[in-house]
Amino acid sequence: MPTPHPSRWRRRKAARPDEILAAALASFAERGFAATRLEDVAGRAGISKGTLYLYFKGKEELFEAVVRATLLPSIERVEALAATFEGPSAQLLERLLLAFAGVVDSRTGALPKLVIAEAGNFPDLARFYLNEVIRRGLRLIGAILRRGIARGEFRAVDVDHAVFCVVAPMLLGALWKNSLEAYDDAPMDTQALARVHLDLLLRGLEAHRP
Amino acid sequence: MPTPHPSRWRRRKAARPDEILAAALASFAERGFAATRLEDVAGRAGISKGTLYLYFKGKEELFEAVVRATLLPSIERVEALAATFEGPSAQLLERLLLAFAGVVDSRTGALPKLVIAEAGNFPDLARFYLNEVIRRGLRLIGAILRRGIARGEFRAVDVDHAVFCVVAPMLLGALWKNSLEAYDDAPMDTQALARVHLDLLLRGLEAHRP
DNA sequence: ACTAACTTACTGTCTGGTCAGTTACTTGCT
DNA sequence: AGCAAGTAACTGACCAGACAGTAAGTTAGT
Repeated sequence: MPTPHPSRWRRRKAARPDEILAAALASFAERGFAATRLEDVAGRAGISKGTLYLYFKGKEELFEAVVRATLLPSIERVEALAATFEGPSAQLLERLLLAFAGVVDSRTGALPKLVIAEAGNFPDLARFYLNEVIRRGLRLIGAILRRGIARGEFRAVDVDHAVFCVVAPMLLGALWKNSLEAYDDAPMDTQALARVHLDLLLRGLEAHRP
Repeated sequence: MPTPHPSRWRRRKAARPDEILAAALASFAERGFAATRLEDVAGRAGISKGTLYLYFKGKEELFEAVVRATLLPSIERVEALAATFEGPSAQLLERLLLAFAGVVDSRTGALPKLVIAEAGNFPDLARFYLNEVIRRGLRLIGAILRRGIARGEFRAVDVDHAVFCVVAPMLLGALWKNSLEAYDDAPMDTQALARVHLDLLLRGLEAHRP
């Protein structure tokens, strides 16, 4: 996106923060926290390094802001979906995983890699992510499984471990898309992966015995 | 391991490389490539920074050596297992995943996180890992699935995507163990996860229809 | 003319890499 | 066996480059 203006720069106080966050997410996701230079982030956002410091206190604050800002919309979207549903559990699980596949393909998909990679360097952020994302998400899926079991739709499985198996393929897809996919021949089809996973998973959970 | 010798240091040319590699793996795994300081690696290995340079050319070479050295034994172990087996496909899959669970719990389990995190900064390494580990592993599992389908043991599924679903839970376990597990209350039971996953997966693959 | 958004040139610190010097161990000579 | 003389493993102080953060100066907009 080239500047449509002939002048050297424009004052755009309102638009800057989001642009900086987007640039930072991209840089952090491809290089990691320590290896990204703030000058690159600034360049990507179409500003100079100094300007960046008008909007964020420093590198760490920027990093945390990126994670929080990118995360919140997705969390709410997924939880809203689950709260209002009342049909069969298999269908709920299907909707949830397809929505998750959508998240994987979006900007938000870069976060898991980022958090996993930097968990050792940012204990506070790691705990935040663990509590507000992982545990919340796993609890949500666990509740669906328990609901299905209680209703006689699913077999009685070890729910605490099964939730891991439910999210793993999509999560791995998110990591793949943001690391090794670039070196592979063809891009991964996240929706197709979700459907194959659902096919296997729902059969694996099915309660009917002949 | 404290030095049993009272003197300041000992000449131990033969033992150094492995000790340095072990120290480097630990540091890289918890901090990432850019954030680990060679002085820390040296300290962990019980030597000074200068000595490190007698054994490795620089930080990048050390990093690649860590990955290669940690990887090769595990690859061979898993492939040997698959090559000689001739029983039912479900049992082969079971053995393979339980072996994989063992790898996850070992030092090698730190590698996926490392490679995923640094893929953007080390294109050569990423391609090496993609070709020699990922593709090889997926091909192996794909072959088992196709074998099961051909023998009428498994349903006809989309093999290319299903292999992802087969490895995802264990791989995610490896990532978990090396990032967020430290902040969780209890350690994850990898073997239990593998068993639950196998239970779900094998039911999902089963060919019998009532 | 005024001000706030923005830039640019600068500083201090941190760390990868080097190298001159030190010390453990070995070898050969008596 | 004892003891230089030699050598290779190892150290630690140092240097150069890179980069986070700063602040004085410049320009767009009102």
